[in-house]
Amino acid sequence: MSGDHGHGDSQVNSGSKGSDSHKHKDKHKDKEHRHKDHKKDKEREKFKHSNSDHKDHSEKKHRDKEKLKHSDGSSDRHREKHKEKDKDKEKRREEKSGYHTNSTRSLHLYASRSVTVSSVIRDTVIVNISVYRFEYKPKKVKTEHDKKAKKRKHEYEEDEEDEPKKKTKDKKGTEGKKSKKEEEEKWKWWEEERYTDGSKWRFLEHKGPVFAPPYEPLPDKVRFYYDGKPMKLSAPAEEVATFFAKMLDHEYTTKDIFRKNFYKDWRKEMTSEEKSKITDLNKCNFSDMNEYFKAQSEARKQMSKEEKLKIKEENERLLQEYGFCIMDNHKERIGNFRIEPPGLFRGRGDHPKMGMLKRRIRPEDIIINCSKDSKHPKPPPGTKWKEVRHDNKVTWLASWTENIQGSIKYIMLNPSSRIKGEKDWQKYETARRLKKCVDRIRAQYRDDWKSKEMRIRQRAVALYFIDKLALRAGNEKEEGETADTVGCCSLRVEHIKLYPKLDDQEYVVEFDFLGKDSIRYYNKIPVEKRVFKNLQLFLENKQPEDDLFDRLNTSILNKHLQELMDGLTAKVFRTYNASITLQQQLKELSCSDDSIPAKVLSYNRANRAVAILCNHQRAPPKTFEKSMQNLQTKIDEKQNQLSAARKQLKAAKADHKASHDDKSKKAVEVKRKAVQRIEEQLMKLQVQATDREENKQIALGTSKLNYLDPRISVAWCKKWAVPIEKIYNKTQREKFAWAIDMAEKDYEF
DNA sequence: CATTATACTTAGAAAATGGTAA
DNA sequence: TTACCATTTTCTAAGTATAATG
Repeated sequence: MSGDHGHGDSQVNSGSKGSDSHKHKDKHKDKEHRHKDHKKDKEREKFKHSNSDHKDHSEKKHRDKEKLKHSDGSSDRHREKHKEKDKDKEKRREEKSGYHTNSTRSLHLYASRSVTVSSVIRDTVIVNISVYRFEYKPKKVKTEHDKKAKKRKHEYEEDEEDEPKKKTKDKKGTEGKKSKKEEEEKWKWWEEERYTDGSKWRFLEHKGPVFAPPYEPLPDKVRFYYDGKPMKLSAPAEEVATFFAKMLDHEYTTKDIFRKNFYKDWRKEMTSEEKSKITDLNKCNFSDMNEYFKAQSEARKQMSKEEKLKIKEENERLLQEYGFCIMDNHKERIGNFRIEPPGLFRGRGDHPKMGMLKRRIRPEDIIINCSKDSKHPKPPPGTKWKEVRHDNKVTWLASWTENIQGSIKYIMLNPSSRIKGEKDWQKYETARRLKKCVDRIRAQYRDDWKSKEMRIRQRAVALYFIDKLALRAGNEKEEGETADTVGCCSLRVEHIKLYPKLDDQEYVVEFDFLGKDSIRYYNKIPVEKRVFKNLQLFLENKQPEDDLFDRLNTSILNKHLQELMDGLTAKVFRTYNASITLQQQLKELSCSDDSIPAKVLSYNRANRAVAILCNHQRAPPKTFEKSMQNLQTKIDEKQNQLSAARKQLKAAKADHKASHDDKSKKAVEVKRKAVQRIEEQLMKLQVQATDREENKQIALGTSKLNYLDPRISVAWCKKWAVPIEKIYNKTQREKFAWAIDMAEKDYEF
């Protein structure tokens, strides 16, 4: 079966779909209405036929019942109770041993497993570049966290040769030394016991967050003009005006909603005189302010080295003082120790609240979390914390409530910390457990497509989409509070189109909706007949703005999944399918004869396959075209160099033929080497160009960081003798230290 | 049951950094 | 040295999941 992933057509950040959100105003009402219609009709929901045959007439009967349901009675949605009552929320301890058992599996197992992620990249043409091959001497893979890392300076240097850019000698030197020194203190939390009582820590001490610097009024020469006349603003009004002025070049400031929201909140900061004077945003001229800020940032760039160094040192000091905490005897890096500064809210997509004022956070807004027996952080002089609590069932150090959505923001640890790492590891172990039972689960949902209960069919079809297409769960969202985006369970009728026949394919479903971050998901995919028929059924008597799965939500789905496997939720499918795809693609694409750059390209292509599956898109970089051109220029130059070098080689050979002396022989060798070197360089450039072109609209980072079991990558690096640095940068190596330390070359996901 | 609150993961854009070519 | 550019880091919005509440 092959489907068209169709991402070629897809549009990044398309806001076009959100524009009809007004249509959904009555959605909830409608839904409720529908519930009621269903209530007394539970029996009718059952199908008489067992449905082993799927003849049209049986579908027809079903439709008739549905019609009945839509016209009377009341709701039974969500009524079916899960009889199996809450199995104990026992923590899953067995996971810890997971990798030990698996790491002993041999390579042939790796090769014989058949993966059934049907949807995955069937048609993303991934061709290994076998053209580029040349000699490669196996080297020891380096890992900073390896015990032996200390002795490895020499190898380090060898490895660096692969990367044309990193040739500076002292960089190598310092990096080598640094990793030696730090490595001695590296704590292998993954070799320790975990808490089993639900507590996250025993001891927690930190210095509290760093607040945004206070507002500095503009110099008098920087003017704000209203209706063409200069006007001095009060400090609070001026501050908010600067937020807008700083964004003048951004498209946001041209959007009606943004301007409206900004203006409304700005007025709240104005004095009564200002309020009465300023009555129209269109008469406000911020361009002088805007230019001032541009000049400022220009000046910052032009600062002398010393000044820059001073700033850097100050930042370093702040980091040292506030950027770490002590958690259970270990110093751990904090992720975001700076409180978000005030500004204008930048929602993504068609966000109804864009432009609203994000207010300044004060100590009085902050809840501190730390252990009782720690030195509590001091609030800035003359201020107080909102609260100091000691809750070791949570991982955050500080929190505050944000004023746009009223949600809570947290200060938490860096991904390299034990507390994040353990959780990450556990996530992949859950996904690996899914691997063991995914066949069973798939069989079950296929079976459920035939269920006599509507809710079961919907659940089964939704799960099929989540599994096959790696869709997100799709929680309900409050209308009007956020951009209109959906996931699987919240898909609406308007988001899919059914084609009984399309070109030469049957039963094609076209998806077109905005997902998380208002990234468009567009895909045309053939599905099984039974799925198709079910979808037709779900669409009966519905308006475009009605829910496709009106008897399903994420809570119902996840409760069901929990019964199928401990710890199973919708998002586990994404993790599982992403990781298994990487593993499978790596196996398919890797070629031992390839050079390191070619291998890395293969890795990136496997990574890309996953990113496409998960629909991780990015706006093509503004400078993309130019940067491709630059690269092409380099390639052309290199080609010229090559032909020149070849000519020289030829000449040298001729010379040698004539003279047959030692000197000319040497010259030939020298030229031959030169040609070889240039060929390699050219190859590298070409690989780079290919990689970049393929990556134009695809973001690899998200999947690499959040979906791919790092042990797969580490194992691959070991197996093919690719230095881990080619795959993970420093930050990523810190985050995945546990995987780098524990995974061997035969690790299997 | 439905709704709301809470905690934590996942996400792309923008800013900062730092190496390299001019 | 500077300007440019790719890569890395930071930022914080936007999801998921589930517990608490009514």
